[in-house]
Amino acid sequence: MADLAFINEMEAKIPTGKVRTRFAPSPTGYMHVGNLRTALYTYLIAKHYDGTFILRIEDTDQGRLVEGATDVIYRTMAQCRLPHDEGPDIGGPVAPYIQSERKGFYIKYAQWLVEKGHAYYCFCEKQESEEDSGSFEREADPCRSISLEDALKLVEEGKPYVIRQRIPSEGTVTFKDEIYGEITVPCDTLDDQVLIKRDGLPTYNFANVVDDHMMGITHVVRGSEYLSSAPKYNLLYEGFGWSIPKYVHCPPVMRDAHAKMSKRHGDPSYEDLLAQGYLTEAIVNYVTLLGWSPKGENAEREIFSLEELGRVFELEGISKSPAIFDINKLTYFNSEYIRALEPERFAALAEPYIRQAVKNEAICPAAIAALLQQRCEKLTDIPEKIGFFDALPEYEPEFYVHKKSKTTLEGCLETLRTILPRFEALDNWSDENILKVMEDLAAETESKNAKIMWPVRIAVSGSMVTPGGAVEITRILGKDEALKRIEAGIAKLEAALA
RNA sequence: GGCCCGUUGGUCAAGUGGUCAAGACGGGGGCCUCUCACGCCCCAAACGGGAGUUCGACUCUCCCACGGGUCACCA
Repeated sequence: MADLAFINEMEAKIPTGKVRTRFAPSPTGYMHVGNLRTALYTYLIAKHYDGTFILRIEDTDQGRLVEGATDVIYRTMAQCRLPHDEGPDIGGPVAPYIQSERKGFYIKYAQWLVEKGHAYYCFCEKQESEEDSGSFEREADPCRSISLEDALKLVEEGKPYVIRQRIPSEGTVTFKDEIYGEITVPCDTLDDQVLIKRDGLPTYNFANVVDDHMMGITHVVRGSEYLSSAPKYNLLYEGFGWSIPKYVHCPPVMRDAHAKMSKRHGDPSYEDLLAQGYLTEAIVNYVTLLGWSPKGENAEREIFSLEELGRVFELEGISKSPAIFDINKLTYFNSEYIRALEPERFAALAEPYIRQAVKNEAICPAAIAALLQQRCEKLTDIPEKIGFFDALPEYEPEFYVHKKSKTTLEGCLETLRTILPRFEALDNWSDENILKVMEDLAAETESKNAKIMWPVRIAVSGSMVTPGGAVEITRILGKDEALKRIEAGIAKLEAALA
């Protein structure tokens, strides 16, 4: 007999009134981009309706437990600033929030459903996989017609069983999805899916329905791979006599036109992206826009903070078709976010990367960071840009010849020889003073600044392309080092002209 | 194979019967400039195909093609 007392007690606990959404990952130890996006949408829907966001861990798969996997989930949610209002770590009115701790619940609900006639005990042998048989033929399970009394007797005798959903053999089910609309399927294409497995544990589909109901979830957000099992959910809800939540099925995030992003294919997870120099805010912003777009006055905007997204996010903007993840566009978002950072914040983030390339303690990382902030798309492209600060690279005298700046070997030699003593004479090694020396020389020789700055920058950096110009580099290097490099430049030019 | 879903430039996308079919990334060109970057300007680039409905279809209907999902005692 079903434990109605328990069920009534649980029903009484279900919160009502507010929107409640839940992110329900299974702990695989890996937060892929599609998962992150689902978490985001789930969170944003809750925020948009001023609702409650719940974290539930779906760990019913004994075979797939991964050490430390739940930590990845907690960490990612925290880093992305998607705080949950209820969850395993903080509890809540419908605890527990870990499926393995809810084990005992499902069988009670399944028994109740059996009594209501929408499920039945099945004693058949486990069916060997009949995949690739080409055609799916539903045949009536003989256990379907065993009377409840007889079935209960067999159960009592200890005969192994599963509990299956009893799907009507005729008619259709119409299922409504918030983004795909109404979907009608014939019942005879649906099979009597297993609800409770031989080991007494629920299947994913059953646990989901029961948990979502018990937790008062109003919007079920999940991947579109579950769309085709959704009609069976309707039948389950109807069988229980429960009201059906809104379903929001999201199309997948693809790696290319044919495959979803996946660990298998080596596609980056959230943590991989961080390691590649991407900022959480940029990832969150980009991923949200991958499969969703704002309407109305915001239709042409792309940069949104998480707070703004909470206000602006609408279900209607979610796309029906899959979206291909474009690392290029993420990179664009990242550079936007990097440039918008407070300079101190950027300096702090950049410092470890700067120190990878510049070991010289005399050089201030923050000074280099200031040059870099407007010039890097990812934190990881910092080291390669600034090696010349650490040591003057080998370079060809030809670097001094630049058509646009109208420089020649002879001219550059002359410039460097003239400017060296003037730099030596400088007391205060500041941008303004360094610039003034060069501008004065340009004025005296009636040439453009470029003609003076080019050779100085080359001498001081040994590089054709540098972040920042002659002035900043000269200053950051410090007077001694800068003068040494200019002397080396003079020597190089003399040798080349000899 | 059955069932379900999808299909606007290379990518993300707006569009909801009448538009020269937005915008962004990427690409190309230019300007600015002490290199690079930033910024600004310009250019190329799309409605999968076929029938309908309509005075008029990217928008509605049907068929086809292609892509994806699902058909587990996995989630």
